Formats: sequence, structure tokens, C-alpha cells
Amino acid sequence: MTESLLRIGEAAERCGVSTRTLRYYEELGLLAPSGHSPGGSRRYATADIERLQHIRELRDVLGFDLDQIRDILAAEDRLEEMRTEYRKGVSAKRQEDLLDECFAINDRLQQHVATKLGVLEGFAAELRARARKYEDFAAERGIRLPPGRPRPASRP
Amino acid sequence: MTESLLRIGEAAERCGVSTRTLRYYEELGLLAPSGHSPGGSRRYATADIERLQHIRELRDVLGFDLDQIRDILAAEDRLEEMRTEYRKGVSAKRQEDLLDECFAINDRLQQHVATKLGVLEGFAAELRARARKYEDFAAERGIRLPPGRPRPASRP
DNA sequence: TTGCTCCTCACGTCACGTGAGGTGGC
DNA sequence: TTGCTCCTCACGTCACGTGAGGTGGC
Repeated sequence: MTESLLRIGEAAERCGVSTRTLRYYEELGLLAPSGHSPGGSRRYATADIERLQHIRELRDVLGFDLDQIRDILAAEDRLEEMRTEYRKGVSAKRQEDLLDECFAINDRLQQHVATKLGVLEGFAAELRARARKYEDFAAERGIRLPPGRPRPASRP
Repeated sequence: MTESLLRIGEAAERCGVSTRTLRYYEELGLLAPSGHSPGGSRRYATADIERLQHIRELRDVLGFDLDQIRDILAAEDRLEEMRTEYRKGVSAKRQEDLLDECFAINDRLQQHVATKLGVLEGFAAELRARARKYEDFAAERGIRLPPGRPRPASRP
């Protein structure tokens, strides 16, 4: 069963990036298309799209730069190579080391996410407080509030 | 009671940015120091520091670019002007419009934060799933886990 | 053949980083 | 006077944006 491959424009649109971004990531060695057409245009497989989404999550959600993302992907790639590799060239010690590295990266990412969640929740609280300040200001001056906005009637 | 003013280096360190960043924000009209020394070096007040922290939150946590931040700050500034202004030049209609704009910005920011929180929580779940995959891989191959990491013994 | 997407340069932009060379206050 | 921080250019960098000019497949 042969997989349907996407052209660069389709791949870019599916992930919400530009074609320039895809060519740039390829230039940096972060993401190469699985194949090419006879004429030389890029063809992206489902695994490529998933890798791209992973890169964008690390960048947009976690705020890593492309150099840090390269390191993270490299470790994950090495583990994946190990998983699919059945030759006996990999020692137990080497397997242990690779797995340790992946656990370490995973832990760091989880810590990173936890910190970000804390900051975001703090900012959400600050925004709610700011909205109440506006409501108080309107009430003090008797300014009409936009429709659908609750009167600050009973608050501790 | 006169407020203690910070030099650019102190202000930058307190907010985790470079002095270059502070000069750049001033160049863009986002943040000007409240005062200057006789020799011409910048002096930042507490209100300036808070504004800087606000800018950094909008940028780093919410992901806005400096142009969007300029618009957000401008609306907030106009409301603040209105609050501290006692001349009667401001009509009720004008007050209403400014307040409406601030509520709209606040709502958009809250929506933005809620979306970000959702994405982050999804990514957190994905990371936990990935860690479990590593643990399974280790268990299958009988690879020793790093100390302190739980054996995937009883899982549904 | 006509559109459409693709290709490779290559210069532009945003948000700063990083010296170069000089001045100012404890 | 010696450090330290400050100042203003001004070029460099990262992650792309944006044409310029040309090729390829339904």
C-alpha cells in the first residue's frame, strides 16, 4: 500500500506555515521531505507532517529556538533508530544511555510546560482583575456598560 | 516623597531583558523612561518597570509582536488618561467608547490565554504519553531504567 | 497553450545581539 | 586617576517574508 504524498504547498497549508518555512527547515537539516517528483519538487509523507507539527509545537507553544529543537529532535531520532534497528550492534549500555537522554529531555519539556502553565494562569487572573477594575470605574462614573456585561453588584 | 529611579542596567536586570531591548522599545515609542540624569542617562520609575513587565508578558506569554502590543498599550493608555483627567472635556459618549474598547481588548486577551492554556494542556498530555512509551520500550527490552523512575507495573 | 504550483537565488524585515569608540559620576 | 556604567552609531543574526525570473505537470 503506497502512501499519498503531499506537495510543499499542501503540506504548508495543513500545518499553517509558509512554503518558505519548509524550505528553511530543510536547509537547516530539521526536516527533509520523504521524496521528490521526477521533476524535482518536494513530496511530504504523513510522518513528515507529524514531524513538522512537532517542530511547530516546540517552537510556538514552548518557545524554543530552532537550534534547541534540533538537539531535541536528534535525541528522539536516535532513540527511534534504535527501536527500528534489529542488528545487534547496539550494546545494552548504549541503549541505556540513549533512553536516559530521552527521559531527561522529556522531563525538561514537562518542567517547561508546567512553568508556562503557571505563568499563563497568573496572567489569566491578572486579566480578570483588570476587567473588574474597568467595571468599577464605569460604576463610579455611571458610564453605561456594553450589553451582556454583568453589573459589579455583589462582590466581597 | 521622591521615588527611587533605576538606571537602565538595573531596570533591564530586574526584568530579565538587555539594555538594548529597553533602548529599542524607546525607539519604537513603546516605553520611555520617566526621567534622565543631568548627564543624559535614562532613569526608570516603578511605573516604567511595570509597563515593561506588561510588554514582556504580552510578548513572551501571549506571543504578540511589538506592533500589536503598541495597539493594546495605546488603548490602555487612553483609558488611564481618562481616569486621571478631571477636566470636563471628555463627553459621556467618548468615555463609553474608550471603555468599550478596553473591554474588547480584555476579552480578546482572555480568549487568547484560554486557547493557549488548552494547547499547553494538550501538549502536557502528549509528553506524559511519550514518557510511558519510553518506559514500555525499556520494559520490553529489559533495559534498566534511571533511578527514581517508576516501573510501568500496573497500568490499564 | 493556459494556469497553477513548483524551483532557486537574493534582498528585506523584525527584534534584537554585539562590538566600536567615547562620555559621565562615585 | 581608575573602574564602572552609560551614551550613540552601526553592522550582524535569526527566522523567516517577499518578490524576480524561470521550469514542470494536469
